[in-house]
Amino acid sequence: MGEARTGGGKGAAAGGGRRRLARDTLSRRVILDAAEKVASRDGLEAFTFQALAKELHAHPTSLYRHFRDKDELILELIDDLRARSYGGQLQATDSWRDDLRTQARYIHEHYLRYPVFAWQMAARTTRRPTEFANVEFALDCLHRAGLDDDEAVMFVRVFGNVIRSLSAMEAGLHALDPDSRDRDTLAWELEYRRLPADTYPRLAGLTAPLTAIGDPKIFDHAIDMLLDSVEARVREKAAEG
Amino acid sequence: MGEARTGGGKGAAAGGGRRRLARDTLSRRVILDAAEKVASRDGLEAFTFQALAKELHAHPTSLYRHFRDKDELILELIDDLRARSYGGQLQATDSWRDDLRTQARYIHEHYLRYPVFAWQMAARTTRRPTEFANVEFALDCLHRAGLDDDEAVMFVRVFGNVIRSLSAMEAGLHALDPDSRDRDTLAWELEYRRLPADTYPRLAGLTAPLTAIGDPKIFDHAIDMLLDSVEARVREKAAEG
DNA sequence: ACCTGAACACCGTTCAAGT
DNA sequence: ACCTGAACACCGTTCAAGT
Repeated sequence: MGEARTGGGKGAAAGGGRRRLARDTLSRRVILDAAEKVASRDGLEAFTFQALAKELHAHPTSLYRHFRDKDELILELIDDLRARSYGGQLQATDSWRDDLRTQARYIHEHYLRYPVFAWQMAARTTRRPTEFANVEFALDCLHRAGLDDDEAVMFVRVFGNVIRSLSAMEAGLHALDPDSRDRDTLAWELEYRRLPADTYPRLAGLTAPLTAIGDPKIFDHAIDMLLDSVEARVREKAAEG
Repeated sequence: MGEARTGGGKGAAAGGGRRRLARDTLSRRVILDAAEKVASRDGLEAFTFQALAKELHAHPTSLYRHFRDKDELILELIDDLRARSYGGQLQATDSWRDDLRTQARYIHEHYLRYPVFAWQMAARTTRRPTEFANVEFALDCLHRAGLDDDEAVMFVRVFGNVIRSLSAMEAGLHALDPDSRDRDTLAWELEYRRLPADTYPRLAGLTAPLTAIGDPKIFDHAIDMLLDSVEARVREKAAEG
C-alpha cells in the first residue's frame, strides 16, 4: 500500500532508446525463470506483466505470445517451483510418522519461500507429477501405518488441506508489510492481556502470554496433533482385531 | 478473468446528468452497508471504490473523506460483518467439546457467507470486541476441559488458525469460477485414479475415490481430530493425577 | 464541511503494425 | 513468425475546486 515502486524513472519508456529484442529470445522457460526472480525479489504487489517484461528487456505484450494470460503463467510457475523445490526428494524411512512430518515440513518451507503464490498453491489443483507424487507418498505412509483405504483417503485430505492452508496463511502473513505485522504480534502479546477482567475473565487471568497468529510453533503443533490422532486410531484398530 | 463488467455503458460518467449528492448523505455506516451489498452481490473482482461509489450514487473519491484507504474500509467491514453474524450468539453448555464445535461451525459458515474477504478475515487481527469474545469463549471451553494455561494458550491458537485457514481456503474455492472448480473436482474423482500403477501404486490401487480438496466433510473431520487430541490429553492428565 | 472533477501513475489485455 | 506501439477499459489515490 503506497510503498516505493521500482519502475518509472523519467526517461523514455522502458529504459531509454533500447533496441528491439533479438528474435526467439523469449520462451516459456526464459519467462518462467524471470518470473521466479521478480516474484522472490519484489513480492506480490510488484509481480506484474510490466515488471516481468522489464526484467526481460521486452515489451509487456510480448508475453501474450507465450502464455494465454497471467493466470496460465502463474499456474505453470507454481508447478515449476514445486518440482524444483522438492521433486523426488521424499524418501520413505521405516517410520511413517517421521515421513509424514518431513513431508509437511518440506511443503511448509516451500510456501514460506514463495509466499507470493501461497494462496494459489494451496487451493488450485495442478494435476502434475509433483502433486501426484505428494499424494502417493502420503497414502503410502498411511497404508504403512495400518489405515484402510477409506480412512487413508479422508485423512490424506484433512492432512493435506491443513498443511496447505496453514502454510498459506503463515506465508501471507510474512508478505504483509512489516508495520501491520508488528502491530498485530504486539497486540496478542500485550493488548489482549489488558482487557477488563469482568467481561473477559479468562483472557485477563492468563499467566502465559497469548501466542501470536503467525507463530511458527503453531504449524508443528497442529501437525503433531493430527498425527497423534492417527496413531490413536491405529491403536484402536489393533485392539479391535 | 474477462467476465462481463457491470459498469460502463456509454453515457456520461456515472449515469447521465446526475446531480450532486445531498450533504451528509455519506457516512461510515452508510458506506459499510453498501460495501456489504456490493461484495455479496458482485464478488471480489467487482469490489472497487468505483463500484461502491456507483451503488451510493456518489463519486469514488468521496469515500476518502470517510476511510483513509481501501484497506481501512475492508478491516472495518470485516469486524462489522462478524459482529452481526455471530456477535453474542455463543452460549456455553455443559459440554466444552460441543461448544468448541459450535464455535467452529459458526466461523466456518461465516466465511462461506462472505468468501470475498476470507483471506483477510483469516490472517488479520482486528482487535475488536467480537474477536476478543471468540478467544475468551474458546479459552473458557479449554479451561472447563481441564487444560492448564500453557496448553490452553497453544491450543486456542492451533484450533483457531486451523479453523480460519481451512475456512478461508474453502471459501476461496467457492469464489473461483465454476469451470475451474468443476474441472478440479473431477480431477480428484477420475483423473487421479487412472494414473499408472507402476509409478503410483497406492493411488492406482485405491478402492474408494479420492475426496476433492473442497469437500465440506474435511472441515468437520479436521475439527474432530483436533478435539480428539485434546480429549486424549485431558485423559492423560487425569491418569497422571 | 462535504462532495466532485481532473489528473496521476498504474493495471491486464487486444489488435494492428513493424521487422 | 516473433516482437512492439498504440489503445482500451479499468484500478487506487491526491489535490484543487465547486457548493
